[in-house]
Amino acid sequence: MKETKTRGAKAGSKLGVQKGKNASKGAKIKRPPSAFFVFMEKFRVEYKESHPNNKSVATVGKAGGAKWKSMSEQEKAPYVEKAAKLKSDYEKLKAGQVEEEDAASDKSKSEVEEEGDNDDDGDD
DNA sequence: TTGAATGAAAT
DNA sequence: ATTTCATTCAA
Repeated sequence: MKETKTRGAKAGSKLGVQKGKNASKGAKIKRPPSAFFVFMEKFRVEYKESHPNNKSVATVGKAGGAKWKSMSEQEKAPYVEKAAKLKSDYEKLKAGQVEEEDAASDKSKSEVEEEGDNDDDGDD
């Protein structure tokens, strides 16, 4: 079952790209990037240089994924190692990220966790 | 199954 | 201004 698509519903991302309300925290805790992402960071730049005409993430995403599979473990090794370190670091950061008090904004309403396979979210 | 980076294009 | 497009991997 490949849920790689992740797009049966709006599940892909909640997309919170507006603004960080609290600048103080700044560094919010994110999931550790996988080896693929570590590799991709470099790949994206290289790809852009090789293909300045290309446009979006989808293209380099595919190209990156294709290349990733093309790489041998030894080639992936440094990325995997880096990912492992990032993961380790993440756990450390996460340990300090325990405080999550809504200082200013209080979400009084408890968000009901809509989960899983609802193709259609009736949020109305 | 979600979310992580990404950045232009589409809505 | 928000969502989409796609990739893989870890939680």
